[in-house]
Amino acid sequence: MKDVAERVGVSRTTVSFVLNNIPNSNIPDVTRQRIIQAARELDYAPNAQALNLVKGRTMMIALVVRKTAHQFAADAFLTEVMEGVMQVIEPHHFHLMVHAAHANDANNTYRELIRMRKVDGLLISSPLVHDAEVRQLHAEGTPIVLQGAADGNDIPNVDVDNVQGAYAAVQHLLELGHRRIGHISNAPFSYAASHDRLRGYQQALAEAGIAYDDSLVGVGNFNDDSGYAPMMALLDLPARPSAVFVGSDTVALGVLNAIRDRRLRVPQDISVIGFDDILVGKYLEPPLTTVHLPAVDLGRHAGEMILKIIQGETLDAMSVRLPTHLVIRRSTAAES
Amino acid sequence: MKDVAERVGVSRTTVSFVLNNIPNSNIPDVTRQRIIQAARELDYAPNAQALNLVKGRTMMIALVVRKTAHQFAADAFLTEVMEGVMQVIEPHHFHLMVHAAHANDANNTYRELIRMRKVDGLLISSPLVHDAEVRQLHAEGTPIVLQGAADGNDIPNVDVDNVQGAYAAVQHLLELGHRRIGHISNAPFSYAASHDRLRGYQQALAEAGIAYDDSLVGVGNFNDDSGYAPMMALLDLPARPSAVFVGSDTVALGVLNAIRDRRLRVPQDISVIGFDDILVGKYLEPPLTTVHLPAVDLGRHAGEMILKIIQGETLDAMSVRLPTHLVIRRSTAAES
DNA sequence: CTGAAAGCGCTTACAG
DNA sequence: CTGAAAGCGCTTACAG
Repeated sequence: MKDVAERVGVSRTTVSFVLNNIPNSNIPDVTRQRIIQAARELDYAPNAQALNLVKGRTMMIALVVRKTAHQFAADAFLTEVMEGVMQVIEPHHFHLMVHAAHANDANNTYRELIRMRKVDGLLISSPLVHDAEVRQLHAEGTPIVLQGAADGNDIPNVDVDNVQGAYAAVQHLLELGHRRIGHISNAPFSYAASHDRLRGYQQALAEAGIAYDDSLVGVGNFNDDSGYAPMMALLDLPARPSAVFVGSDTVALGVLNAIRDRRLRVPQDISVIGFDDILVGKYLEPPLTTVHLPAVDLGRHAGEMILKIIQGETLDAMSVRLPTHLVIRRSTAAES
Repeated sequence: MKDVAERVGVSRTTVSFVLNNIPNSNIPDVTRQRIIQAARELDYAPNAQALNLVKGRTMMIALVVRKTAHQFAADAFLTEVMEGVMQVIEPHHFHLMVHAAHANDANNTYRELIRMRKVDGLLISSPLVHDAEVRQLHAEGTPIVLQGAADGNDIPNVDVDNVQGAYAAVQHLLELGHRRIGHISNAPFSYAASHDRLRGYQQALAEAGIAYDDSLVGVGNFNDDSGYAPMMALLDLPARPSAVFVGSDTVALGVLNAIRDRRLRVPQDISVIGFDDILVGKYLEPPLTTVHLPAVDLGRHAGEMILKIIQGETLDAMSVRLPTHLVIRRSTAAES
């Protein structure tokens, strides 16, 4: 910038004014043109770090993913969420940082991101139901949006309507005549999504007048293998369920394996419905019935919200719930 | 920092010295302790933007992904690569920015990242075989590592050994007795990986004394649907192949669909081998034989290389090729 | 219309 | 042993 000022023979102030198009700066068109010309010739680009320092912002938003390395790598939707976030923030000249804060992260590495002013805001993926650290950060005024709901709605959050999605899944099973319906969660119930999907399951059963039975519920843990053991447990029950609602398609993979290993057929012997609608669901045999999760939209909404918060605008709603819809394929059938 | 200096009654210089543990600064332990104490009490954290400005670096590395939004979202390995990169850069206090530079991106948005000093280096994913822009950036001294090889090895790059992987896949088919072997690429041949996998295919055929036949080769385009049409074309041939090597498991999904729609059986009527070893491969029916791609390792190596380049160290090798290995499942069988 | 000056929050020779 | 001062590359009142 000093270079272009010298080249044109004006002060850096003037250069700053024309390059930033400051209104009311009353710079004659000739000077203006000469400056623009010189900037082009010198291939001038403003130094973002200097700008950030003076403006007191970073133009960065962190997507913090609270999972173990393995879970992180296996997350089929992360790229979709990222894509959605980028679609909305990049036009506003914000960039996306990805940060893996592993669940047992005692050092609160994402708090450092804020303290050291490396980012302007936090998008937190898959928060636990109760998360003191996040709550604290929010109380301190940190721009935060939760992707995946926490309990309570005092922190801005966006998620699919997990209760409703699970409800619809179980409803589908009920309509097919199933009465004995198992559930295997996508993750421990300390995770908000798992918690809510369980509630949807319970709600549908309750409305159908079916008593909730603890022994019909198993706990998955994000990855494909984690569905195997809990499904085996269900199959070992004296009266095994005729259908099972699995809280994640990925976990359903292990569930299907367990069923196959027991030489049972889907859907003839047991109906299976998943959640998420991963890409390959339709290529499974049989193609998996599931609940579609609009991941790109989730990212887009989260991006819009964090942008508003950072820019000091007020949010239309603290809590955004995106609709899911049932994708009926061939892993579910009428109870026989 | 000013606050802690005032609180202790020393200059900011002194504070800076002790907080940064500058050697030979000869600060008495008492002062040192008082400063550390004050910093803790005031919850002091250095402002990264100011640091960056004075140090002339950003502590950010961009992963630029050159794909369309849809391809980006469907990339099963991106999270694994990211995980690997983060594993190695975060201990060095670098962070990962993700940037989607869509293939038709005329504005060279990733060049801006460097010009404006938003990042210290670029990790470029899936580069085209010839990429003038990347070449230019490298010539200008920008730290760059290609993940997915470009032609020539003058730009640091890390990739799996695509030629070897494809060769092994086709070799497997040849050993099963197949002579008429088709190939459907993972992407247009302007992409380095596709180009190399084609070469491995050709090489294996050549060594087996089988003439290369253009009509047996189709072009995929990253996503699952893209395998369908080219496979249909192969099946419509007067003499259809008895086996097909597909350059990507995701593309193989469409290929399998085409085969199913023609009422042919895998592997009895036609053997299929993929590439990548996506999570769900083993859950397909039949489980997909494929070539395993060590994605986390890829990210780890790329991270190590870019770190060295940024820190001015010399690279052990300009070009790193990670081994793949065959994962034999049940989609391939002896030619009948 | 345009520039000198202060300031953003740090580091780092240099001087004492 | 410690501090005053310059500097990183910008912006922005303020003065003329």
